[in-house]
Amino acid sequence: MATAADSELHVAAATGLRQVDQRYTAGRRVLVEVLDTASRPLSIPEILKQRRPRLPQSSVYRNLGVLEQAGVVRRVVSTDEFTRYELAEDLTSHHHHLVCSRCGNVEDFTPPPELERSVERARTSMGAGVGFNADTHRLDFIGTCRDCA
Amino acid sequence: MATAADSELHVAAATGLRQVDQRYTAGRRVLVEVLDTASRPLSIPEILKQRRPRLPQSSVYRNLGVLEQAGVVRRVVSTDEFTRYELAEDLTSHHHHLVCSRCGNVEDFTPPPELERSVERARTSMGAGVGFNADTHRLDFIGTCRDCA
DNA sequence: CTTCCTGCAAAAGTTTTGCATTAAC
DNA sequence: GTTAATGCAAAACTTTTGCAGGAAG
Repeated sequence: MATAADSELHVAAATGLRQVDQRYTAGRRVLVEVLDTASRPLSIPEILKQRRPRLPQSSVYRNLGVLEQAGVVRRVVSTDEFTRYELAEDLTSHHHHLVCSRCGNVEDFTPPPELERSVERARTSMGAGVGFNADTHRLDFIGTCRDCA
Repeated sequence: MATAADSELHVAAATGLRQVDQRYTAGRRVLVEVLDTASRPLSIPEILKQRRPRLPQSSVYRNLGVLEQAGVVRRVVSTDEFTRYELAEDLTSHHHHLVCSRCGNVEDFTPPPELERSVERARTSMGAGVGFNADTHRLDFIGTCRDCA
């Protein structure tokens, strides 16, 4: 939230966009700021409601797609029908999610480093024999959030 | 699959449905058989195309919902917009998924038992301090499938 | 028999697209 | 100045729902 950190964030976003020949426009900067402020992945309805007047729906959908291509944001799936987005781990830090199976809400969660090592060991030792090239992992805990308990 | 195993499957499905006061009708039996035949979670368009004449769309959506409530099937999320379903682990076995980030296809995958133990240890030791009651985990590897490579 | 399930069709909700205007470089 | 992004409105697509007829217990 410091000015320096914000600046870094925007430089990283601009760099990512430039690599796919895209401009870092005002609307895209707003999206990055909204996602940076949240401590969890946001659904698109949540993003639309965040600002008054509302962000234009088609631009939000289009720009999140562009930002995803640029590696600036990441799409997160939950248990409900809404697509959620968060800043990519290059711009934040590696973490996992607590997914509520009742309401679909998603919170960030950082597991113990020992667990990370186990998972990464399994990923890298997974031979090409399975016909699948694993780039990364997705480890979420599914349960009931505070509000739904 | 063997006749005996099929029979067990249908008994388990019928039992699950009875517990939520639902009937094991012909349409629901077809869904269980289709999912049992697949080696991976199927999207609803895939399920609809599976049989000729096509299964009625509204019944498929409704019955998958009922079967999910009954604990017979499980909803699986990928990276695309389609909801996928597979038989619940009570009726099959515990496993994880290889998710293709390009096409959204999902394959089953069973990781080494050591990894399972690490993940479960982390889940059960996650204190109630985080305000989240974790029932289970979701561990997927994300990458590129054979077809998209 | 009585209740619940089915299947068609139409509605609802989320996401995508066409196009004239505006902003970025 | 040229090219690409924007924002409105409408379309496309997945999923849900209403209702008359039919199957299950």
